Amino acid sequence: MKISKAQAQANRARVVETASELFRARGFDGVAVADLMQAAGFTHGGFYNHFASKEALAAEAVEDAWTQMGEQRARAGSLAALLPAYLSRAARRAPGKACPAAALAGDVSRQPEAVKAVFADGLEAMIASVEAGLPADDGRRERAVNLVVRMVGALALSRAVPDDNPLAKELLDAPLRASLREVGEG
Amino acid sequence: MKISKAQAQANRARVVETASELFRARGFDGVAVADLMQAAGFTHGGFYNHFASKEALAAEAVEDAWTQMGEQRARAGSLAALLPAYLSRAARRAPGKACPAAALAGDVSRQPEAVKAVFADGLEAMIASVEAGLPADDGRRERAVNLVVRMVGALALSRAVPDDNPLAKELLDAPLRASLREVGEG
DNA sequence: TGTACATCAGTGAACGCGCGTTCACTGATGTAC
DNA sequence: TGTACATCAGTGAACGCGCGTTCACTGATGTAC
Repeated sequence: MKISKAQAQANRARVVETASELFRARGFDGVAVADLMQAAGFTHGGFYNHFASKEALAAEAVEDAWTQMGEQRARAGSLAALLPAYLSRAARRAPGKACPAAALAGDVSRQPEAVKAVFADGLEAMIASVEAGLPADDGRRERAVNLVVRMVGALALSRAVPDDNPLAKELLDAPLRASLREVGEG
Repeated sequence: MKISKAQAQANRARVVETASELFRARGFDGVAVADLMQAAGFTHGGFYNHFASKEALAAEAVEDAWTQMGEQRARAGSLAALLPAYLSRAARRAPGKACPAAALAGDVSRQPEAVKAVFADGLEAMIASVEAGLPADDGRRERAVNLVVRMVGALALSRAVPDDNPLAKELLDAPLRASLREVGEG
């Protein structure tokens, strides 16, 4: 049955949001189009009414994930408040709701240029946002880059080791302490 | 035809080494068993004479990649010599020959526990090795963890942005400068 | 040391399955008059 | 405003393909005597 234009647009957005979460949780190859559409509440056939291909969706999903990440930064308010949430056990456990960089950097590096471009835009926004949270001085941009690299690396590595390995905790805690030190003292 | 035991053992090792490189370059799902065997110089049917499954190979391949990484650390000699090679354009371009953590952290986080365990062992060895290269003091272990997190995060993120995006270079250069500063000044 | 036989690494066809994508169809929406 | 018709989002069966894995087979190796 046909659906109202507003409804169709909302449905499309729901598919993108679902993909954004599932891709982060399982990787691009870990999510079948049929799985995704079912998770969004549809049958799979309608997918191609909205997207040219699964690959085209990937770019939109990454963009959506970065938008969510930006909202999380805004909610946190300050860098000092963002850091403990970003490097938390909850973020480690729920990649689908956390940073797209930590979850998808490896996957994106093997995706087409279009996906990399969207990824880079979101990463640049995150760096700029972190920079804005640092006290102004000459090396602020470089410090922001290093801070983001540390946050992303820590979360990604922590997830790759077994839950019960002490490294899982250490890989979150040590970077968190170092980051808070840097933010607290400028 | 049957092959001598020594030859069979060498052939098996060749498959593992090939997998170690291909998995880093294309991800676990990006390498088909038939592709892998062909790249190693065999037909695909013999794969199961050596490995119980593709998944079982994954753990061995990760272990082999870490061994190679350890050899690279040994060749470099010092941390100050390792860093520019680790965070180089060459390493960015050739993930199959570089650090397994930077290439596979995301993939490993979605792999079975056995693969995560092997990954964690190699990562722990890398942290210990980096720690040994730092001047002894109270916070040395934590500084080593942060240094490794920064190295891995930088290389992984640099690969996920387009080649021609300034971030690709900045994500290697800023972490390299910060790391050298830390190593040089202890 | 020489011979007969069992072993088993490697071959390549075949299997079943899940995937991305296509397609004919449905029926409420949106539009032309 | 009411009516007749075209549109098109969503459905679900079907497609072709590539994948991991299995299997019967080959023939040099390794072993029993």
